[in-house]
Amino acid sequence: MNDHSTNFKTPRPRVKDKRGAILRASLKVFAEGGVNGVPMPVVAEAAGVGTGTIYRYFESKDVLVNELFREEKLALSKHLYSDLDRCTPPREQFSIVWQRLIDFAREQPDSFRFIELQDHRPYLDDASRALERKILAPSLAHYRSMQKKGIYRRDIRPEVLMALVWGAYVNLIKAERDGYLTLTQGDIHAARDASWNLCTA
Amino acid sequence: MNDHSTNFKTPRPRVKDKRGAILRASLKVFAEGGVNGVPMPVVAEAAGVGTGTIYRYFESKDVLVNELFREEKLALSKHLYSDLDRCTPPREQFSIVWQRLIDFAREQPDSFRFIELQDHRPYLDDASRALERKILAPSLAHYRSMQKKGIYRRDIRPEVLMALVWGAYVNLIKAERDGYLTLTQGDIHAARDASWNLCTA
Amino acid sequence: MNDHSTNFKTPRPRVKDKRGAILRASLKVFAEGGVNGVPMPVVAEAAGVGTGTIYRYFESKDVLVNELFREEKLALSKHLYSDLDRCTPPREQFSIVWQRLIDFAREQPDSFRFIELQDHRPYLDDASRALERKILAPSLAHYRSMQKKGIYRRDIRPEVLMALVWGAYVNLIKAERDGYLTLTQGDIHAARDASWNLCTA
Amino acid sequence: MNDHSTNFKTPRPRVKDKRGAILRASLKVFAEGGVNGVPMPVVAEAAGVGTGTIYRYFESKDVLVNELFREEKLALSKHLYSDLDRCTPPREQFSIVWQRLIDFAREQPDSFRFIELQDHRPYLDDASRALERKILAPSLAHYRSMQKKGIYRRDIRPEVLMALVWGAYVNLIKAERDGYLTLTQGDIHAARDASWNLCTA
DNA sequence: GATGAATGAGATTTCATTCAT
DNA sequence: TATGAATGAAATCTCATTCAT
Repeated sequence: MNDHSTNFKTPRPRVKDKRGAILRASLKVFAEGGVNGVPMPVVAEAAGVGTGTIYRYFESKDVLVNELFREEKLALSKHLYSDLDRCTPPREQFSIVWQRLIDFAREQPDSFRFIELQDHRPYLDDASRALERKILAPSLAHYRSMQKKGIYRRDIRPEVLMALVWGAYVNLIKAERDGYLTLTQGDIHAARDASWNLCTA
Repeated sequence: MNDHSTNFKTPRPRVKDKRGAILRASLKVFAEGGVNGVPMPVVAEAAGVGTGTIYRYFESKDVLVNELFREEKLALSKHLYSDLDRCTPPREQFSIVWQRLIDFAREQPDSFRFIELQDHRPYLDDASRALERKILAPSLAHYRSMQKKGIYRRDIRPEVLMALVWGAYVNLIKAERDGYLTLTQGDIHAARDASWNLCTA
Repeated sequence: MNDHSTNFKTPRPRVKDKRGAILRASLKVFAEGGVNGVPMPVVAEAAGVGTGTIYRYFESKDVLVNELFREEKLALSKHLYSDLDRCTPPREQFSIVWQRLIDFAREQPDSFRFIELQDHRPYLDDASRALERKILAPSLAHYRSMQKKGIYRRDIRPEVLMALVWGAYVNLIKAERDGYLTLTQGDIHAARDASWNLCTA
Repeated sequence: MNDHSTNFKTPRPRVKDKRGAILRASLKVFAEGGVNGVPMPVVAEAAGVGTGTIYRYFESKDVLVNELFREEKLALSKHLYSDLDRCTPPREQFSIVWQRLIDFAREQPDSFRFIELQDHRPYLDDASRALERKILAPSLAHYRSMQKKGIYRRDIRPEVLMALVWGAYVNLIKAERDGYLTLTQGDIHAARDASWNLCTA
């Protein structure tokens, strides 16, 4: 190969934050192919690093999946609840969070998809499961307080109400993603109002 | 190793309907371990057949998963909609279907779990996806007709409404299964009423 | 490849006792290249089986190495001590065992080499170490009884004496194997006599 | 991960003689874990240098192992034979060397262990093997001269005798190291005397 | 037809070595 | 010169599928 051969591998683009690059790439390829469907060399290539490099930052595929899961859960949590003005009227506040949910699914479709993957459940460790619960807590408190204030219906436990609303949202997004429907802004508002009625009627 | 003579495996119980046995066993082990997490020999053992036998009835693991998916989807559909009296008052009809949903999740937890696995999505073929849609159609028609009759709210497309209700139900069951809550009959009725309000308020 | 290509892999020779074939092949290749120096596919090829087949018989490389170690230790022990006539005069008995040692090294050079490999020490599990000790026990008893009878010198503990004799033997064989000398039958007899003097003088 | 600033590694102690440090560290970690069991970054850390630095002093792991082997062999040789008074009576001289052997094993256990590792045999190059022989030569000459003087038995070739004595010694030490016995000073003297009888009886 | 031992492609993970800093 | 993060070839091990019995 001392000739002017064109048999080059395209050189890997330089990356600085490898850990971040690996997480971002993992999110993308796992969201698309599922955790089990994507071999590590594919993650590596997507991240623009060597296969071995992944193992400098994450002990194993399991650990990678768990750390990714926690990062994305936290990011979602922040996205939804940061800078919420406690004084905003309830219905408006509901609208804001609902819109943030929609925005999240639109802007971070991989994150949404990865979080909702069931595929990684067997991988999840105690820390990840603990985080899931921890993130739920403030949300639950919110439902409870809204019930106390007489705004949300009181004939239903807050855990149950929350599960219903979250499930409705998640499935709405999945339905669109899986091609069962295409959401207009009108649909989104209608869904929001219906969900509000779920909580209050 | 001169004790081979006494080293019996418990003999496998004779099975007549091997295809059925394989499907039932698959449902069970896939529900528990995920499609990717369960090797074919494990399926075979659970079914009480030889590994090779599975391949006489199903061309590949993919095909098995797809056929199983379709069988379970059909079973669910039948369970929900068979013998529904069109004359029953709407609210009561809603109650009946809701209770059937709950019963299904309780009586066929493996089926519920398997159907909701995301794990198999990459496996699903066109036939399976087509069936999914086909099964949705009557349900969708029902929503539409209820809107026409002025019983369900008309400010929302029936596809969207259906996605919301189905999502709420599925997540309620998942929340219980994953240990986030334990459903009393009171919870179930309350959830049903809230869902009714989602449709009608 | 629908032409008369000669690009055949030579078909693998049929083997019946795969477990045995794997052990025999392992012994050979490990003796030659060291446990760490030989990848599993090479073991597989030497055994005339597929790589995966090894894992049907041995849980891991570790387990394979340990089982091999124990089998060879036992074989050596049997070779040395079976059918020893307790009534043979001591010196003659010593001669017989010494000759058996030599024969073992000559006839089973791979076994000798493998057993004396240090390379596998980090692999050895408790069962293997326990077996080592167990095999030593009757030998030790022999030394002790010879001391009691006043045949072997009594100014030295039997464990120590045994260690010296065994070491002398092993190193004699190693020296030949590593090309430091070539043993004539005369050398062997002389070494035997010197070792006898080690025990008795 | 915003706490990087406090995430210090304890700074590596400055080292001047890096080559020596690498050799000393190699000896230690190889003796413990075997040549194959210890990755280069572990050697580097033990030496207090960067991984890459090793490759400035040693072309490859092979070369490192060989140089280390030769250094240790030479050190052993010096330890055993330096300042030996040719006029000391034979038996006393034997005692002195024997004691030096014991001292070496006691004071430089890593060196002893490393030299006796079989693990590195496949690594050894011609230079190392040549050195082994060269070091043996004076020892061999000694045996020969003792035979000529009629002190050592003449019915055995000096190479063979030497192999026996060295093997007896090495195995004595190994037996202790591997926990088969604990050597008292009495044991050591008895072993010495038995070895003397091996040579002279 | 039924079996399950056998297979080998492919997955995860390790580590000797390099090279930008 | 010294470094250690990065690399990818190679090791161990898994599992969907086949095929001799």
